[in-house]
Amino acid sequence: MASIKPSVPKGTRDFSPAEMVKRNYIFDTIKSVFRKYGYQQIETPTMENSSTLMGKYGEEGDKLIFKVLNSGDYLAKVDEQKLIERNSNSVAVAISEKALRYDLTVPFARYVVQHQNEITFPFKRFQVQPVWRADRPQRGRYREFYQCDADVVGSDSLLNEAEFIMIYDEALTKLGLKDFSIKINNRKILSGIAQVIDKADNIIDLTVAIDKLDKIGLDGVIKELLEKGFTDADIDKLKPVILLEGNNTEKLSSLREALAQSQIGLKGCDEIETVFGYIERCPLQTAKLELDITLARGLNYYTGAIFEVKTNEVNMGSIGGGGRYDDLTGMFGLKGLTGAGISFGADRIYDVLEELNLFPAGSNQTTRVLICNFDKEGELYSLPLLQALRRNNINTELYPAGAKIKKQMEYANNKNIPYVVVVGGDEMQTGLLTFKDMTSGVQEKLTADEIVAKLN
RNA sequence: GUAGGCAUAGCUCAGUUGGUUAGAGCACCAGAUUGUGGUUCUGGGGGUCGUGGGUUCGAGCCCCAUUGCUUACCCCA
Repeated sequence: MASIKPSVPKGTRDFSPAEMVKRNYIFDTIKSVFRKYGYQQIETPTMENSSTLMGKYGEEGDKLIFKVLNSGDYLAKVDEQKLIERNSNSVAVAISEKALRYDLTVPFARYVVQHQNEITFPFKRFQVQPVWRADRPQRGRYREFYQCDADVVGSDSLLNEAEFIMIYDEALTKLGLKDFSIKINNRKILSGIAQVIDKADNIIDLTVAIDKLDKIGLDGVIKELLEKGFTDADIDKLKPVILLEGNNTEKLSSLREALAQSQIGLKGCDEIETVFGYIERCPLQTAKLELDITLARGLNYYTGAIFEVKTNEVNMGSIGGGGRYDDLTGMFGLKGLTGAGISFGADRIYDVLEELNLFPAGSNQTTRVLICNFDKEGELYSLPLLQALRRNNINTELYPAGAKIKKQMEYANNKNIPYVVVVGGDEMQTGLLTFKDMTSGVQEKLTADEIVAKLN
């Protein structure tokens, strides 16, 4: 049989031990903060029914969902006519009824509706699982990546929004970031802006365009707006809003002026102000909280606050985002349940920590002691020490008998094991084992008890 | 879906106007050291130059096709 070249699918990656240590450090840090704020972990299946996912992410989104082929002779059941037509979409529906999850939010909405009678509201859940997108991979964009989500459903209090800001601040501070911004906006403000220029129907075109401000500049935004049918008069009205300056308070008061004619816009300002009020009483450790009305992400289901987190230390897209959605569960038949949530981009945070050298030193040592020996006799002799060390919660390995001592030392070295115990003929006779500190290279003779005591 | 770039050892990459037997660093293996890693020295294994065709006396290098990877746009977070 011809051997195949080993490789993984495009946009997916292996994670080796050294990387897993670092990834777990990120996950554990984020999870511990989620727990501290009262969020409980759930998991949902890798696969959902296609009907759960399809149509929830827009037309583009549907194309990016990985579909899972039915089992068995799936073609036999397909309508003959569909096969003849060779229409991929209609055949796909017929031969695939399951799909890989595309995000954690929609499965969560499905979960909430399905388990509504077991859940105590407000329900605060977190979820750390991979998601899949059949996207074209590029920098910072993978086909399989992890999301770390925290969401609360069944509470419209703006305290939740404030707590999300605190969670971002606390988790990213813990991870060692020194300079990052949490940008906040409110969908109601965006609606208000659209209303003021009498373009409520074009709110999507409007926000998509101004979202690109820092990417394509004011001229680019104007050009795009003109292409989308906005007039010069509209743009003159928009300009001062887009180019808001000053601190958050100043921006808010200018906004209130600009949105004076829009009730919904003023409501958005009120909400932001309330959130700022909460944060004033619980000052942030590191994060800069900025009102940024060009922030328009995930427009399809956000209805209130919108968040985005960016590091200012390295050039990287956003490392987190979220917002409030008033009718997430509506599509599964449970109306009137409001929710809000945030997500950490673990893969991007990894890249940031790597670039800034912020992973804790020594995090890649797993085993603390390696016991080396020469033969079966030494192996048997070592077992009580092995067990004693492990009983004391010291990660210990016994190298299987039969290898050269050099080989065993290399193993310890490559695995970053800080201590080695050598058990040979002399040691077994005297009961004094050779104990070596691999960092300094210093060796001493100690009894088994002394070794346990020393490492404890 | 649109456009560009790249493809040479396990990894990162050199390779001159097209010219003998395609190189380096790292990694790996062995020895110096038959009970000692990391450091040092010596030696060694490893390549259909992505694949298929073409031009040429001669192709890693030029041309065409194809596959894979990658970057940007659209989109998405």
